[in-house]
Amino acid sequence: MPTIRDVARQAGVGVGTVSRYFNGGYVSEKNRQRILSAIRDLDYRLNEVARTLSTGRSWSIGLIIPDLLNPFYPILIHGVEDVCKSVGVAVILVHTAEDVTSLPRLLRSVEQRGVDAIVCAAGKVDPGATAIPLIMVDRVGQQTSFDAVSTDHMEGGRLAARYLISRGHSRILFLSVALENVGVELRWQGFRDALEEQGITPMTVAGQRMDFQHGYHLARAAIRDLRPTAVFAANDLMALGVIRAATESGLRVPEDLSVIGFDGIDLSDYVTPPLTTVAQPIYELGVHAARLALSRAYEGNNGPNQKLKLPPQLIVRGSG
Amino acid sequence: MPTIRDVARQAGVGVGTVSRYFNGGYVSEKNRQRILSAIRDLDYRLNEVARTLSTGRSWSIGLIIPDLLNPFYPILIHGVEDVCKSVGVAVILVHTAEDVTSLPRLLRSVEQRGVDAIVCAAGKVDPGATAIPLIMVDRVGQQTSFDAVSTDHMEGGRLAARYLISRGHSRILFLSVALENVGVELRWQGFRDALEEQGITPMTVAGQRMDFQHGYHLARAAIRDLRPTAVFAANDLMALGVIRAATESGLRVPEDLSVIGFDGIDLSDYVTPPLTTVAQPIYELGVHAARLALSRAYEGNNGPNQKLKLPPQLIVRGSG
DNA sequence: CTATTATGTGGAATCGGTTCCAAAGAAGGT
DNA sequence: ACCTTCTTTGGAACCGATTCCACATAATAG
Repeated sequence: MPTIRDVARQAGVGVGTVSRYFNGGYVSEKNRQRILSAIRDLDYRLNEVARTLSTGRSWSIGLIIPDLLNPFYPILIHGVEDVCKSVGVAVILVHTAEDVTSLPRLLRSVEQRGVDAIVCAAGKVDPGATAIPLIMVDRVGQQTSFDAVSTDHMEGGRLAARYLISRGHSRILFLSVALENVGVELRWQGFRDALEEQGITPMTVAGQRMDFQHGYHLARAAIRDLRPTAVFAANDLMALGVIRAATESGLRVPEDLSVIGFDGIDLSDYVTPPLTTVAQPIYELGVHAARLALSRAYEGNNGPNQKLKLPPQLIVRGSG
Repeated sequence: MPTIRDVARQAGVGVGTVSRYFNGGYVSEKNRQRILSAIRDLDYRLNEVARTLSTGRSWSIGLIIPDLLNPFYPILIHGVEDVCKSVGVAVILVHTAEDVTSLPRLLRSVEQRGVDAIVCAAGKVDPGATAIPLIMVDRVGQQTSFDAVSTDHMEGGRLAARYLISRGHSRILFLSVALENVGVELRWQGFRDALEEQGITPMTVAGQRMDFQHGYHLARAAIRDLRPTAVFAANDLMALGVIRAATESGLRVPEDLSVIGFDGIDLSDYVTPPLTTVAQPIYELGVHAARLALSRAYEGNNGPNQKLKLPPQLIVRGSG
């Protein structure tokens, strides 16, 4: 691999001149040409690792994702990527596979690898976990020590509750998860409060994960034991499991059982009946988180921590 | 940020000794203790960027993915990640969003950032595109210049064909894509050949992308114009679109129209009716590609290029 | 008791960039 | 002719690690 010194020698100029050629600065037209052809001759490429070491900037940010198998996250990633791509910043994706214990280690490791900021969608983090800007997205608690971008989960819960009330339901079940998940807790709070205002006390059961299988098994048991007329699932994946369980139990959706999900992943529109759901502005979540990260990392923005809360939207389709 | 020299000073030893502390080498027990407490005092962390520059190894590999929104890829990613995580190698994910023109640029850029090998699932690449090991996965053509891991797509096509024949179909439609996609071409080849052996000539239509929407619109038109009794879609996402189109056209699946997909993503089991599909060993594809990458990058493996072809499997569910 | 080997150490040189500084030529103003 | 200012240049020093070399001491063998 040729180095910048090889290029300088080949072009008959100093290394400083070659560096200025790349980074902007005074270079005469004559030398510009000679450097260009030296680069061609040697098939030279800048070593970004050395550049990062030398400048302290890598023009890349880290993105921590808890669960790739939930289509929610690929959309979020898309939002982050589009923003970063437009300004030439690379996104380094790190996947925790929902393993909370590894999170501090992962944060450190990605920071050590030289990213300029981190966007974390994987949940709670200790204040001061990193020395570089850290933006929390989606799973955002009360912590004031970070920038945070999230959907208004509580409002989302209310939306779901009001809708089910308007359809005359009163035996209502919330399908939850036993893991610590701020978003789900807030949804539940908004949902429950809105129902109780109308004198309805919702039932609830919780599983270990928020996927199809857990939704399915939880719903199977609950349909048998609790006989709800409506189910609000903590996310779309679980709601899909509920539909399957209902169908297998001989219930028609939505005639015998209304099912409503949360997230608004594409997938929820692909099934029969298509899923009624409280949609998060997933892509926008990513966009705003990325913008914040870039402004913290590159625009010297060090104002007070920002909290963005985006509104959810009820999408009525066939299932509820 | 403290450096290794700060640690050395604080501990009263030379930098060489601190480096040996981290990398293994002779360090006396006494100095080990002093270095450890110096690290604690200073909250020191190794700078991986400097280490990479100095050693020429980053203990990370790049993974190029064409489309995150297709659940196929998150599973593949999972396979790669699990293998890499088990040996402490980081995976740097890069997303092309199906933009073939940017591929050469992206490959260069990720190589410049110092990864030790690249696994590419995004399709055709020029020989000699990189100076580091490059493993192609999934979309693998005839090129002999790279290691390659893929499903036996042609056999998958045959599997689909034989199944549809065994169910007595003869008006059979293949839903394809107009983009260059080796996997799809091979599926089609196997499918068509197996049908023609039985004197059946399949019909085919192609769209611009392999997603739900294109599957849906293509199928809507084809159902009206071509009146097939069975559809083999180039992937599961498109097959889901076909089911929707069939339902909306008043056709029952599978009674009036058999639908069969390709890939075997989880999602295909979540819909009603669950999708009959030719499943790829997606996770294993990732595992084998990652193993190859690691062995090329770190075990000095520079034998001849390896071609792995894994068998697909027909999964009969409700739709076909 | 000496030769050999294993253990342990500090620091200079290196990886491949950027940046700063001193110096010099060209252009423009008076 | 002289003083500024702008443009242009080469190269040393630096970013923060690793690695190698020269050297010192302890342990073991003959």
